[in-house]
Amino acid sequence: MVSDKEIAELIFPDVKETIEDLEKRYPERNLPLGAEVTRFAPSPTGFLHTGSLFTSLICYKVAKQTNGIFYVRLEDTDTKREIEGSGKQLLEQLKLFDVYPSEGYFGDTQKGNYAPYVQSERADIYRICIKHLLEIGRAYPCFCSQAYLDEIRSKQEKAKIIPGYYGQFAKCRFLTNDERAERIRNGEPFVIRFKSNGNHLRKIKVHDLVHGDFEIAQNDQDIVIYKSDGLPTYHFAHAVDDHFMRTTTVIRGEEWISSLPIHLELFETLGFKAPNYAHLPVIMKLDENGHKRKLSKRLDSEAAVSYFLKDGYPGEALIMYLMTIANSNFEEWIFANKFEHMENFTFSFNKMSLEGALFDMGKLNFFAREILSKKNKEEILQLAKSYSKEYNNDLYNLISRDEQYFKDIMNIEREKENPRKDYEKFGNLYDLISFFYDDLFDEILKNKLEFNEKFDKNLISLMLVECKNKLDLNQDEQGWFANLKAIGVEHKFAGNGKEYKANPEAYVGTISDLAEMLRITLTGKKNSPNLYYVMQVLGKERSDKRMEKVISLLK
RNA sequence: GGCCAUAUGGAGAAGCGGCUUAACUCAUAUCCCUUUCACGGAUACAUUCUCGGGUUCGAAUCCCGAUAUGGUCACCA
Repeated sequence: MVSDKEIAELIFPDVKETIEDLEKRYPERNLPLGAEVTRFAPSPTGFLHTGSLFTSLICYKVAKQTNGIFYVRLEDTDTKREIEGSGKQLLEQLKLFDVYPSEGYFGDTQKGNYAPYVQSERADIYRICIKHLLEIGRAYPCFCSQAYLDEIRSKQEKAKIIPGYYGQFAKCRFLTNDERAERIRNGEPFVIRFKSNGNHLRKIKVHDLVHGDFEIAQNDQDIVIYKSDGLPTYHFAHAVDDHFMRTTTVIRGEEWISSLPIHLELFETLGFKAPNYAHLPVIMKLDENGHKRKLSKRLDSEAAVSYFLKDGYPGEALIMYLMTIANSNFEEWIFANKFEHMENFTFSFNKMSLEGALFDMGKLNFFAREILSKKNKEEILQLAKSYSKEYNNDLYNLISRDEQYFKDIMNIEREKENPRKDYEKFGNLYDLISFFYDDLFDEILKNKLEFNEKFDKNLISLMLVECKNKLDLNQDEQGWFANLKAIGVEHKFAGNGKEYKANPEAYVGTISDLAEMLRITLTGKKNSPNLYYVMQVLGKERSDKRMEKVISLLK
């Protein structure tokens, strides 16, 4: 009779260490009372997902506000789906949002006493734990083929019973150790399954930091814990890693709730204390049919954090927006704090909504405008430079022509109590400010200018000549406007809308009409920032040239 | 389909048995300010909290049932 121990030895002859050795190697952390250890555990399968940023943000906050540790662990056990270099990129993007770990995997390096933080480098650890499970008879090798697995699945589906590898369907569970040993010696391929003692008719009580208490059926599936490629599955790696990395609170997406019974049983039979769990609601989006669905990286551009980076949103804006989803009281808080020092906000799990929020681009834009409006011209310059250098060459070259000029443009009505909120991102900045540059303005002039058709060309020309000759830029705004008004009145423009309405026959138009002529002439657009300041930035010479040019075009 | 979770306006939500003719924020609309836009200011926008029953003097809030939505059922995480 072959014993469990002998099976374990047969499968892992080279594994000499025990779980006790691991306990010594990775001792409990020496942290102050109440300090939480959280972790972000991404797979290197692509770009940083908006939902992952959300999870990381919360992990980061929880660790930070309890003087704990936030670390990153790379879950690269699915070698088929792995995308080269994406692990490193994930970390780079986290950094851009200031949601950065203090321990673990950093892309190029790893730092911390619980290393390695990359699962593919932890094979020896998993093997020790699995050997232990084999020894105590709570794991067994499974030789079932994919074909058999498919077959029982379809049978189960037909019979409308719970699908999976459990009970009578768990064929290899009933093999004798003698049979196991023989098949292993014969070189048959196998995986290792966890031998569950659960009964799915019985329920266990679980506690979740965001959902509170609820009941859920026990696990009775003999899940695979060790794949044929020698790497563990998520469930097993989760139990082992979060135990030996001494995670106190596992923060992850809600989609994991249903595998919680598996995890709890794993922790228990390994003799580990289970961590606290917080299952976060998932960020959703409305699809074409009006159904909610999880933000999908494949379908929704806003699902990838890189989308916001490419579009030039300030990182703070996304973080702020995500925080409003995380904690309903955050909005009130950030308004009270004038959009400053959001790092001082205290996050709490019980202020978290239980339903997945619909991603709201409009609200993101709102936060982005608020944030950019509060930056000074120097900060705007730096932000615009670092963005454009990476993503927008045309803008970068434009800024580089004359940084002072760029700052003057961006500073229009900025340094005041209620600054303009024209910009939410840098992605469309080029188009918004190109008219300030002569060569680009000439491009605009190639299109027909949209002057109001009720004024004939001669009148427009005349008014432009008048403005050119009589407008004095060396006055303050009030003086300048009085100046403009006087020119208008002289040529039968009403000084304001009321006068015009009272007696429309007496006037050719209003002062607004005059301002519009000037605005279109100088900017090519019907809308622009305050005309006085636009002219200040352009300067007299440039303004005069533009007027001359348009006058000649009108002939 | 089983199991789990969730359910307040266009969106995020507050509310936790009477203080609610349901707070606040975004969006939208209108008005005021005004040289356009943006800003700023004001107003409007759920007679009602998915639905149906019940408990109660009184329910968005408690109980029961239904419905809807989301998640999950892999050698993926």
